[in-house]
Order: sequence, then structure tokens, then C-alpha cells
Amino acid sequence: MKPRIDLLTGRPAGGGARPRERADAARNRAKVLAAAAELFAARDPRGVTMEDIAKAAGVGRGTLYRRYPDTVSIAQALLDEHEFALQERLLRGDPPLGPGAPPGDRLAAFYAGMVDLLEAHISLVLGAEQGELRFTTGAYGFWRAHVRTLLIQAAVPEPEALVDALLAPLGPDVFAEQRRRGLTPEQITAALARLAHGVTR
Amino acid sequence: MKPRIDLLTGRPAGGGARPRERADAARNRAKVLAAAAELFAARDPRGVTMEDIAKAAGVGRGTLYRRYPDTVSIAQALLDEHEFALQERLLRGDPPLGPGAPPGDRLAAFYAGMVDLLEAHISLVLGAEQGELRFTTGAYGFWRAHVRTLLIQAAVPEPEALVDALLAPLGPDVFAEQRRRGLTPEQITAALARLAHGVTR
DNA sequence: CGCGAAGTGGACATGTCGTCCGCTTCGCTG
DNA sequence: CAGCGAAGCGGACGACATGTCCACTTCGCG
Repeated sequence: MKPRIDLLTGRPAGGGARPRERADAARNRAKVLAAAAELFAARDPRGVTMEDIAKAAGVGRGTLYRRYPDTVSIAQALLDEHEFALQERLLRGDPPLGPGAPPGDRLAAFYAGMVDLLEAHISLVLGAEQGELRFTTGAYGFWRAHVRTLLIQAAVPEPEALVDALLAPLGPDVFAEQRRRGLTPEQITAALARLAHGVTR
Repeated sequence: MKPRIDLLTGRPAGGGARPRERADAARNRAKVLAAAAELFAARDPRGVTMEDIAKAAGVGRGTLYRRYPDTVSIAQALLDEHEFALQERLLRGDPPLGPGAPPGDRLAAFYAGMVDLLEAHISLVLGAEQGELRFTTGAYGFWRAHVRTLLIQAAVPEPEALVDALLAPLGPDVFAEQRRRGLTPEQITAALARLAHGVTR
């Protein structure tokens, strides 16, 4: 069902040893990612098409499809490193983001980190999570597991149903709408912190 | 920017007196809505196309476009009456859904009502809120105003930012994902009730 | 019954998608 | 360094959806 490709190299994620990437392929991949980053930032990320990216990168459409099945995958490839950095800090960083603080504080810190990420890369996240793909992403699974653990630590009843409800405000469309309304990232973070503490208390 | 059409009659929402709808037009409108309702229920609502509906209803595409600019409008027309019924109960129904109960209880009751609505008409809601249209709907404005009022009554700080965060879990994609995960409407309602009370306390 | 207007529906032009396949470029090997 | 097999490339192609347009039909009022 899912394409299941390695987002770093854009190759099918089979376990075996890779044949090593050819020079022209690497060159084109760089061109594609650079062009895509500009396009996503410049206009409505949801309107960017494979053709657009191919033209901007100066490659043919076939070349694009060789690695990425759609624009969503390209946006995800660009987003990947940023998400990974936050995941690292959640697992091994200092409290309250990392381990050691009370669950409510950690949840609030997670919210703050996500708001920062959204603010910095909203166009990529919008490009990466359009459609119903949002929940099938590896990243969503990670956020979900993290919040779920915090809820269980806080001994909250019905953690399973609460997890998705607590992640919902981090949907890129919600964030974009709030920013469009004139809310600052700080206000949004403050509101989410209240949510975090209200629910874990 | 927005089409701004009257969803009941499908006509442009100009204030003036309408010329009255012709018999063949009414007949076709009924056929279209009936066919669309079946289609939305039968397959993935996001995959239903104008062509599909036209064919199923036995009318031409031009006829469809005369009233509805896209499938989203059709889904909204079908959804409209259900949403309106809930809105009535919020304004004039018995507590805790209607006025008279503490804000936390009213918020929880609102959540419960929305979960019922989602459970009953998830395919329509999915069809109606695809894309970024979700926040521009009249209904979203209503839910937002309602929750905002409750938050202010509860003397919650930062109500503006919290409103959208509290509405986010009601997004159709979130609900669909939770159901897909095996959660029951009751479990979801319970989790949202906890959210409601946690935040207004 | 006749006429003007509202309504109809299919053809058309446009744009995106995803695939396919002949040609090019690479890099290993002898 | 020359040759070869394979990986990579890119434009052409068929399929499909969109939204518009306009010649034709149907309505309902006088």
C-alpha cells in the first residue's frame, strides 16, 4: 500500500546493501531538493506539482518519479532532519524536554518544541501532511508514542483516545489558521501549555 | 474568493427575492443530492468526483456546476441540516448542552454531540472538509464562537489560542483515524470530556 | 398557444498524473 | 584507457478530472 521508500536516499527501503549512488544521480537529487525547498517556501505548498519541481530543478518528470512518488515525499525528505533533531532532544535532551521532568512539564515542552518547528518550517509541513497521509508518517508515530508514554506516566485515564486529541492541535492546518488569525507562536505555546497541564493534573 | 452560495437552494446567495425554482431544476437537484449521498457513503468520500455524481444522478456535468462549484459544496449541503440541528440544541436546548450548566459541562456535552454527529455522518464530513476549507465554513465559525464563549465564561486565560486547539480533535481526519484504530465513540467522548474539564477547571 | 428565459448536457480546452522506453552517462574491469 | 553492462535520464503518451461554453430543450406565464 505505502511506497515505503528511504527518505534520505530516496531509494526503496530494502534491507540489503545498496549498490552505491551514482554521481549524476546524486547531483540531480541535490538539484531537486534545492528547487523543491524554494518552491515550497515561495508559494502555497499544497499547490506545488511534480511538474513544477521538475522544471525548476531542470530535470525530467521521469527522473523525479524515480525517487519520489509524489510531492509529499519530497517535502518529507526536506523536513526529516528537523524532525529528527527534535526527536533526539525528546529522547536524550535536558529536562523538561528530555527525561527527568514531570509529565505535564514534558508535554508542555514538547508542545513548545513543535510550535517552534511549525513556525520555522510551516510551508514544508503543509506540503508534507496534505491529504490523509498525516497519520501514516513515521514522525506521527513517534510523537504519538511519546505523548502516550507521558500520559501513562501521569496516570491519565483513557490515554489511547486522548493521545490523538492532544496531537490534533499540532496539525499544520490548525497552526496555519491560528497564525493567519494573528496569534503569535508565544500565545499558541501558552495555550497548549495550559492544555498540557490541565490534562495531566 | 469563496463561491458563497446558498447551500439549501444551491443558488448564489444574493439578498434579493429569488425568481422561484423551476420544476425540472428541483427534480434534478433532488436527484443530485440523493446520488451524492449514496456515493459519499459507498466509497472514500475524498475520491468522489463531479463526474461520478453527474453520472450517478443521470445529469450532465454542466447541470452540476450550475449549482455546486465542487463536491465539497455538495457534501456540505447534505451535512447542513444535521449541523443546524446541533446548533439549535446548543443555543436553545436543555442543559448541559444548552445554556444553564457550568462551562466545563457544556463543553463536554458539545464534544459528545459532535462525536455523535461525526459517528453518524463521517463520510459526509470527510467529503465536506477536505482541503483547507475547513476553517472557512460557516459551521466552523459557529463552533468556534460557542467554545470561545464557554472559555471566557470559565475565565480561562488565552482563550483565543485555546479555541482552535480545542476544536482540532474534532477534525474529521482525526476522528476517522481514531475509529480506524479501534476506539469506540464512547472512549473518544470520555477522553474529550476529560479534556473539557481539565481545561476549564 | 406562443414566447422569453431558465435550465440542460455534452463537447472542448487545459492541466496533472504516472508510466514507459529509447537514449545517455557512469564506473568497473580487463 | 577502452569497452561494456547497468543505472539513470527525460520527454512523449494515455488516462482522467476540471471548469467553461453554447446550441438545444423545457418551463411557466400571459
